[in-house]
Amino acid sequence: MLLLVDGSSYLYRAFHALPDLRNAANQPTGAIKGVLSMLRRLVADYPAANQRAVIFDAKGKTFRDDWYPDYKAHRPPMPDDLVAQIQPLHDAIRALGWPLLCVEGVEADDVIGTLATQAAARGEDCVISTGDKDLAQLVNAHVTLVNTMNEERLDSAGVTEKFGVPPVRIVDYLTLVGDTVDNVPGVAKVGPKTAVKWLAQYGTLDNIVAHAAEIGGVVGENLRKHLDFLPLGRRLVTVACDLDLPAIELTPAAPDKEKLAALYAELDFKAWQRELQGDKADTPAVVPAPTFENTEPDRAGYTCIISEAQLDDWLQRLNSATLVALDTETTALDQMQAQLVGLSFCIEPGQAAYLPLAHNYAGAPEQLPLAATLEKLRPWLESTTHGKVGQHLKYDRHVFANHGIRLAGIVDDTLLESYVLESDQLHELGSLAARHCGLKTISYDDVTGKGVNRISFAQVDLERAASYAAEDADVTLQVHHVLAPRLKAEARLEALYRDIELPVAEILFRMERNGVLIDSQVLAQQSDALGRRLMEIEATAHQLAGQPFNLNSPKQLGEILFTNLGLPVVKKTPSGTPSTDEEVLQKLAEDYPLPKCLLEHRTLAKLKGTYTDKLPKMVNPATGRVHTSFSQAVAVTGRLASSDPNLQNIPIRTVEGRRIRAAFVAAPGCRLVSADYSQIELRIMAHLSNDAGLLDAFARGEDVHRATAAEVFGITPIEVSNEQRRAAKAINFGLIYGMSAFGLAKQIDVDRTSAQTYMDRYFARYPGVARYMEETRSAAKERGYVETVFGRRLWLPEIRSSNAGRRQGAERAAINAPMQGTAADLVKLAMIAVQGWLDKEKLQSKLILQVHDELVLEVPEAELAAVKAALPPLMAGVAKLSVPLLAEVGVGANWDEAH
DNA sequence: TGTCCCTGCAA
DNA sequence: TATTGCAGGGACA
Repeated sequence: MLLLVDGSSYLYRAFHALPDLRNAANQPTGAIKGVLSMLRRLVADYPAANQRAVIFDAKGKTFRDDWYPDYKAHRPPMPDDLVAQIQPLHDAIRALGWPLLCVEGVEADDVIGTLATQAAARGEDCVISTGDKDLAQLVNAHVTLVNTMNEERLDSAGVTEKFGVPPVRIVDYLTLVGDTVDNVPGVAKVGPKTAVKWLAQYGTLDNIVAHAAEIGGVVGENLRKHLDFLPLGRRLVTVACDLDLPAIELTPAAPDKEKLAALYAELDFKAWQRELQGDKADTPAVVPAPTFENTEPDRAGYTCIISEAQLDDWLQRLNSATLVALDTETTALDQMQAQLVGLSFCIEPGQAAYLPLAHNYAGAPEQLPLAATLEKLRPWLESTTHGKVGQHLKYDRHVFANHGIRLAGIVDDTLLESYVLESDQLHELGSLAARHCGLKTISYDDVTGKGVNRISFAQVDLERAASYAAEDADVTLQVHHVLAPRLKAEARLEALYRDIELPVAEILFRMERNGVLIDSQVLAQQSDALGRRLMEIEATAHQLAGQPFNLNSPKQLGEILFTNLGLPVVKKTPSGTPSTDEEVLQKLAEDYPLPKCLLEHRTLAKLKGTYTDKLPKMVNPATGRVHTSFSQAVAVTGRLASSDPNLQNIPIRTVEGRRIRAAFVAAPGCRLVSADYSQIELRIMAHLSNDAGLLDAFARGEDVHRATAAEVFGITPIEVSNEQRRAAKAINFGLIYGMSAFGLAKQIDVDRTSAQTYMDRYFARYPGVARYMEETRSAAKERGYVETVFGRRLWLPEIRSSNAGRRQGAERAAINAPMQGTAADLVKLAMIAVQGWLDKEKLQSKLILQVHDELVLEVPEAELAAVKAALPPLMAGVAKLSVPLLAEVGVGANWDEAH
């Protein structure tokens, strides 16, 4: 098989389509890289091509210039940056072993035409790789075209489909339409449509000419005016297939590795250099830290899939690939509403495709049909054996689920890889690409705009969308190739990632999908009642203030309280304005009536605005339930976060608040079951510190706050008063947060000396805890990070800060993170254990919420007893610490009752 | 309209 | 001068 490459057409296209890459000497290299990438791609795609050549236009005039002085007259001179790339490109192509042809006096097209015709005459197949549509005239049973830029392949049928006329009529077609690039005029006002119509009606150009007199309208007139030029036009657009070429060696030679190495070094093509040296191209160095500005990815290998043939081709690639990077483009950010606009895939770095399915702007090119194409892809998408990697695939799972597809075979997720490796960094794909691959990517905002001007992805121009989307898949794979080896080198992090985070991601997807039922009517009634009460309070407050003002405005409120009424300023906000927060109002309420009013208003306004008004609006109309979104890579400690809406901060501490919690109800025939770990962070502190007293308290199953109070106040547990227990509880919690005596004093409202005394006594009674705190601080300083029982790591870049405030902040985080983080690990393990059990037992019960130390399930009555009995041992059994874990379970018709 | 500030809900 | 989060309303550019 003969493979002919139209080097000139690709050189131009690569020059204009690719970013302005430069080597260290600031010489342009983008077009070189583009053409070489394409040649590499072709070699891989056509292993059967035992003969091949790259053909370039030679310098100087050709026979067409003699025929027609205006030929290519309007073409601007070749840019200097392009000229500079020609010689090195030729050198590199030859070094790669490709035969390279430049024949003077003719064009590359003519050489290609002649070689293809000769091959066909020998009965040999020939593939012509070009970005130029003119060569469609060469296609026949033996000759096909491929456009490596967009992966389009054209045989005879393909040409007919694309142009509306078969290959043998392409010359006639081009003669009628003309070629503006080469400055060959066609018939005025005749474009593709008219040309195809005429050729369909009259068969050939000659026959059109014969019937020119009978064609009406302006175009008929134009045709008759143009009759004299047509023969010349035809000669100009006809590719010469009968050149008398000298004997040409078309068999590729072995690459000249020394020469290539020198060229790649000169051109700064680092990946190919490494490849030459025997490094595997797909396993980049562990730390590729970019030493200079990030560059754009090489987009020469990106394809836009718009034909069945391309789809089939890519489907075949997907099916034979071991790991494919997958990404979706959608209509919406809301994962439950989002509809597919397109898919992108990447099979190896640089080789990516975008499959547009629903771009619907005016004039959008025809795309493959969404439903049928998804059906075609379904087996691959739902296959567990075809591995996929993606960035935040939980979202894509939702998108596919919205179309009835169960995405499966998820083996890696770059978001989670990054999160496990360095939770304190940004994990958004653009940041990962820059940080780990030195790549500068197109941002979503650049493509769709932002704010009010944001357009739907379905409105994005296909070409732009393809660049963006293919790049996302490409970059995802490249980031994965950097992060995966880094994880692999850290066994504990790898285990955390594979055995905890990846399984949890799937469970979270299912929980989000399940959603939670709320009683909107009950909430509406509460909103009404709250609204009325707020009006009353507002009236009273205005009366007390002597004037109307906005109770929700800290600024106006400050004015009233501190300027008009002259109340004392208790504390200031970080920006220096007098604070009006709860603590301040509480204090002022001791002496003045207005602050009390404000406190009640604040509480009720918060409940109304954030919960009773808002939650009913969040009900998904399709499911009738509220579907939160759990973020798995936000909290630096390993905790989850919930948003849209946040269901991890539903009130519980006040009676009014609990009414809101009571509006979270079970579906008919079900009950809500809540299971939470008892004192989990304190138990972890006992485990980590190995403090004998604390371990003992938990081993005996004592009330740990009471036990602490007894120790601190030097009394027996029975003698502990409520007040003393409350103080001890504050100490216990404060320690988990790295609190100081100052903070404790404020918290339990004693003077600082007393607070210090309590803390001293605490550490005297629990010396293991004191030792642990100090060890944690110094280890953090030493290593720059702290870790959980399961090895989850939190980096603390500010632990050595010269700024005392920042440094102490990092120290507190260092104290807290192992406890909060280990708790997060345990609850994740519990989720995996519980969901695994539900699946194994084939139960209908569903996990619906996770609130840090609590799991909430919706359980059919019939399964109630089994679930209630199973949860505590499942949760307690996820790990063996030096203290027992205890999980408690509650059941109710609503979340409040279940507690 | 976007962003910051202050405030407050949860574990 | 107690950790981790999300989110509302106001103020302002």
